[in-house]
Amino acid sequence: MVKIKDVAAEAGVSVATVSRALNGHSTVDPALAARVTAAAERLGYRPNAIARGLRRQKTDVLALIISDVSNPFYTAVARGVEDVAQANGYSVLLCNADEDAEKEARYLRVAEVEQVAGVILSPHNAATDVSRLRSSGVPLVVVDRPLTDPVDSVMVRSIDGARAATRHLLDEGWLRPACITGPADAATALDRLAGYRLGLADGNVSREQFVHARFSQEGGLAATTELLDGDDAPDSFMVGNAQMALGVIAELKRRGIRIGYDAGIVTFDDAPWAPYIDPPITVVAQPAYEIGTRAAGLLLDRIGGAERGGAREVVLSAELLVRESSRRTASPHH
Amino acid sequence: MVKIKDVAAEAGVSVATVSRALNGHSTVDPALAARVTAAAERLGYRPNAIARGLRRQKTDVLALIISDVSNPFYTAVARGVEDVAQANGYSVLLCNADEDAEKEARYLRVAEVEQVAGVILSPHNAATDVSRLRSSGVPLVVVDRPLTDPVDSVMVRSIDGARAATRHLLDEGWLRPACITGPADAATALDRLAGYRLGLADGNVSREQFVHARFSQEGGLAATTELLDGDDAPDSFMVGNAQMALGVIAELKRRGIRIGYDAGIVTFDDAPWAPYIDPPITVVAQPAYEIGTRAAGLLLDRIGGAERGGAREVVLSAELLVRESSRRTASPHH
DNA sequence: ATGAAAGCGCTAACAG
DNA sequence: CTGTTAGCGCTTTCAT
Repeated sequence: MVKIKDVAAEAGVSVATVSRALNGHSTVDPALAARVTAAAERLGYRPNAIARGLRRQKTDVLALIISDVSNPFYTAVARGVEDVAQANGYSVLLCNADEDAEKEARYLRVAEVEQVAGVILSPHNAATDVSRLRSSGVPLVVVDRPLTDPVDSVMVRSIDGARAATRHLLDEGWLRPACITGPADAATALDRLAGYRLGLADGNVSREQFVHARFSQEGGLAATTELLDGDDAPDSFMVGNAQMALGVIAELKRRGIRIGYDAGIVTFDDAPWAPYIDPPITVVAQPAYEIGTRAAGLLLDRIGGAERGGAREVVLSAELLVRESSRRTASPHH
Repeated sequence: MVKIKDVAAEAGVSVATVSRALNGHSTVDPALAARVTAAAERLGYRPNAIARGLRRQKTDVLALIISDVSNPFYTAVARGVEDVAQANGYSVLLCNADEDAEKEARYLRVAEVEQVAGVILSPHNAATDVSRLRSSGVPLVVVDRPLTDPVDSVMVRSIDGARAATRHLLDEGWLRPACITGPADAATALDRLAGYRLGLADGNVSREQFVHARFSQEGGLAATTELLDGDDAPDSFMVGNAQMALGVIAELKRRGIRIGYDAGIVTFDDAPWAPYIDPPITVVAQPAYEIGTRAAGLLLDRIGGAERGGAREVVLSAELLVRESSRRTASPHH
């Protein structure tokens, strides 16, 4: 390994000068700086990020801990984070907590011991313990799901989205919409349920019906089965996320229930496949990429030393994208 | 920050003993070890991974550089890597090269300067430069796509999969299968094309037709348009990956061409949505999760000091999963 | 079995 | 503007 000392020898200067030159500390004679750069180049020198991190007590990496890598929503968030991090000279360590509180805790610990410059987290639930991280002074911003602790966050107005989606179902003439949402301890799941209720109220319908399930295909499928096998089967569904929706669709198709004709569906998240399903799926699209860029912005800001002021919260809007799956007037597709 | 020195003071021993005790270096008196553990616990001590990394000249993190986070194939690989890494005490830094040679180079550099214990890479193309990494002695294993340099790898027999898929199309009675594959500089794209040709030969058909496109929805869509607008339009498609397939499907639907009736489709990768599209999509499923676990295994092995022997290569098989989209006998779905 | 002490490669005072 | 030097927190000889 070629180290700063070697470069110093090669360039005929001191290690301090090499460090300064390589870090662009203006106070270096241009001629010397050039000599140093050349020497470093010649030797194939690469600064040792570990040593630098130890000395500076911080690294140039951000940790992004997401709930589920296979959820397109989160990968879109990740893209947003990555793009702005990259642009500001940070790398991002992407961690997949996998909707598992234990894995999440482990990554939080890793973030702490690796002395990352900051972390962006979509908490498993509001009770996620970030106290250690905070007491270590690591800047944190949460996305998608809130924490009980006050902390910078970027959220989306899920409630409004769910409400609009439910109202839309009613407007299309569906009479018995049900809500399939996430686990009862997930704030987003609760928000979506709350929005569903509001939408029902808007349409003056008092019949409500919902089930909590895991945010996965299997969860959506099981919920659908449960609902359809009950004695007051719904005629339409407001679904909590795209993966669940896949399960709902699977079960509906299995039973020969024609979407957009016999049953209506609206789901959260505009997954890449949503427009190509037959019929195309109506969705509540969340601005995932922007969530990422905004979160990274907030974080960089804190890292840059914005101590003053309490927790900042940015709230983005979701948008209802009407396609065919929610139409009652759609011609049958099977 | 509470450091090892504080723990030493608290426990009334030397820092060396604390270090040894905390790292389980057997040569410590059990009683003392217990006292140290208790003290560390009481103080809320967390080892500083940076300092340890500097001293030991390596960290406990693995870098996994994938071509595209939004491709379900790679996220499945990531899961596999993560599971075995985790089980062995390593964290994994997931990096998204985004099919961009420059981003890939940047992450390779990051992996080097951060002194990761090893890297798993799906190279953008065979020319990807890993010489620096290798000369730094960082263990490397490549997945999915080969490198010209000899290096540990885990690949899948794409050719056989593509061949079987093409033959299957022919067997179903399709007469003019086309191949939509990835960029001409991607080995996987070439393999899939080669397999397609072999499949054609198996069926004694000489007419071949293929187009290279980006491994994305847009790529698939553009390729389909080009093919369909040509004067010898194909009646079926062997598609290079799931994201492209989404584009193909979109374009077919837009034109009112009924899949499984007017046209056949087989695509690489069993994306979660593939069975739920109407009609369900026939796929060549790659053992993505296993690719990840095997790659991590190879890597851990090297990290553990398996210097001897040249590059090891594990080759896995892909499996044709026949569903409806490739059937010619399927009843129309629209 | 335990402690003292020497660094790992780098940056940031502090001098000059 | 440049050089000398003291650590960052930890692991690991080398003594004891």
